[in-house]
Amino acid sequence: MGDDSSRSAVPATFPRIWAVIAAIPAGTVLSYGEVARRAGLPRRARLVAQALRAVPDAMPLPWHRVLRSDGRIAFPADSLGFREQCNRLRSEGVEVSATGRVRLAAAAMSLDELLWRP
DNA sequence: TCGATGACACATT
DNA sequence: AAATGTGCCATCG
Repeated sequence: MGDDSSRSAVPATFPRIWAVIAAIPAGTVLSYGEVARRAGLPRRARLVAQALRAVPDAMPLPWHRVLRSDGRIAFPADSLGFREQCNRLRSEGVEVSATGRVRLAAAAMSLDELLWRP
């Protein structure tokens, strides 16, 4: 019956990936690999990338908190997406180098600071 | 079915 | 820090 599998064609893994990304606290960042791992999809970082491309515009997702494993923004430095991600991260207090590099440890630490003090 | 592609990861150099 | 090569996996023509 209602076989809509030929119409929407949204992989079952996407919603899980989106949920993980939505759960990333402001001011912190995660790598594609980490997101995949937390979504129960180890070694599928590239699938995370595809899931991000497929995010409906109506869905507000903190996509800017997802970086490469080396702490770099995945977009080319001259692209619009790069600048947008840069701005969003800095708005949350994350330090981003001119080349788009972020210290993952430092970003994770910013949350610790909040919890560290009483 | 096969080959090319991609908002990646990892090891080496 | 940056460049290169290899591995992975779903999607597409």
